[in-house]
Amino acid sequence: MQQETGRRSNRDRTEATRADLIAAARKLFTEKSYAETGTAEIVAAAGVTRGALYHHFADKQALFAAVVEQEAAAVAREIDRAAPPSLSARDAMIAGSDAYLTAMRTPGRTRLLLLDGPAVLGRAAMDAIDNRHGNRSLREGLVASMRTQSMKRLPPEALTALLGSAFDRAALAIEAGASAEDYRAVLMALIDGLSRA
Amino acid sequence: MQQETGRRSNRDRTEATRADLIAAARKLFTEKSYAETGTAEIVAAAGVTRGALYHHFADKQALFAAVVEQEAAAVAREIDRAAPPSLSARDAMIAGSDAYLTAMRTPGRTRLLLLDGPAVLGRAAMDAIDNRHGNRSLREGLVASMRTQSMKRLPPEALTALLGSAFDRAALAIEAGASAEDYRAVLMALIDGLSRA
DNA sequence: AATTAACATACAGGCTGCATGCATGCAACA
DNA sequence: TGTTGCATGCATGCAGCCTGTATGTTAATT
Repeated sequence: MQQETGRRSNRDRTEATRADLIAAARKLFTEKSYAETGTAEIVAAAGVTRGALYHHFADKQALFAAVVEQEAAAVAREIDRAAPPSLSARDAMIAGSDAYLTAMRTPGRTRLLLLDGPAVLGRAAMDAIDNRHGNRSLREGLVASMRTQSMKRLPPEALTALLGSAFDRAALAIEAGASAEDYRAVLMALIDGLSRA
Repeated sequence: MQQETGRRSNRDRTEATRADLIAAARKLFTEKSYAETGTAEIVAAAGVTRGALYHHFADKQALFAAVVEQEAAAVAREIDRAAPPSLSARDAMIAGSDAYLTAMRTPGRTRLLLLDGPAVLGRAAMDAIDNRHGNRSLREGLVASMRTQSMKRLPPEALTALLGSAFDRAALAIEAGASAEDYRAVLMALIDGLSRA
């Protein structure tokens, strides 16, 4: 028989420690900011030492990247769940839009994905993350709409980036207390304006 | 007769020192980033000591705010110059759009105004700066267009913020090497889509 | 049994903000 | 107009924090 506490496989230990660190970091990075959060606080909240942090992550920035990646994946999952392929192109766009705005109301997400993310990791790294998770569904929806001739033909890359940034900005404004209806109305007007009437 | 070097009025000294500090900070904050630039480098480049910096600015962040404010004002001036009130609402919008994209090609501006600015000063503070300088002309142009019935009626606040963020994103993409024509085409399509055809 | 992984601890360097000290401009008054 | 007292502009030194790394130790893996 083996003791309860010790005697875990190395893989389990690694997985658990990494998860604890990411969870503690997410909490602190969102309560304050990346710059205002020290590694000492993070490891204290996670119940480990700074040695463990620097064993699993190259530096504080790499830990932050892991937090951002996880958060982007979570947002993308919520969107995919709300806008399944069974919907029409137009319905999927609307459902996905609302799902995105709802997902971004989860506290801390705007700071992680829209403020600190680009500044700490750089716009290029954030683009890579976005293309792996967030913007992917938006881009597919736009391409589908253009294919069915229901939307003007435009460069998909640019269209995705610009509409995506408008959604991001709406999420920020709504979190800051602006009228969600107003911003939703403008977003829909922008999308409708692209349709071939 | 008074010596060349010394014997300056206090006001002149203050003005000169502040300008030197802001110029040196601008250069370093854009070559690297806010976080990677130390106050020691800044004062060395400005030819003063850290004491002078902390005499004129509350902290490093306040110096950064001064740099950002100056840069936002410069961008706004370039736009106002390119889109005078003599132009029609639609022409002013197009001229102003191009002027903005051109202005943002000045090296370092995207980093100051779009990446580090929001992260370091916060979105609320950046909104305040934007409304004093950048977004003002855009908002006026949009309201004018709506008044002449040439554009759909939409909440001006939200419309300005969302179109503005699309412009910001276009500036970032173009600087990163994307096709300026593609992004310009999408921006114009978004604006055209809002017109009452 | 030997090696490697997963940590803990201690240390070095850098960086920010403040407190103190000094010199110069300035203003009021004789 | 000269001088006397105060405020302003700035330099220097110090204290505290924070990151990243090097070293040591225990437990798992082979």
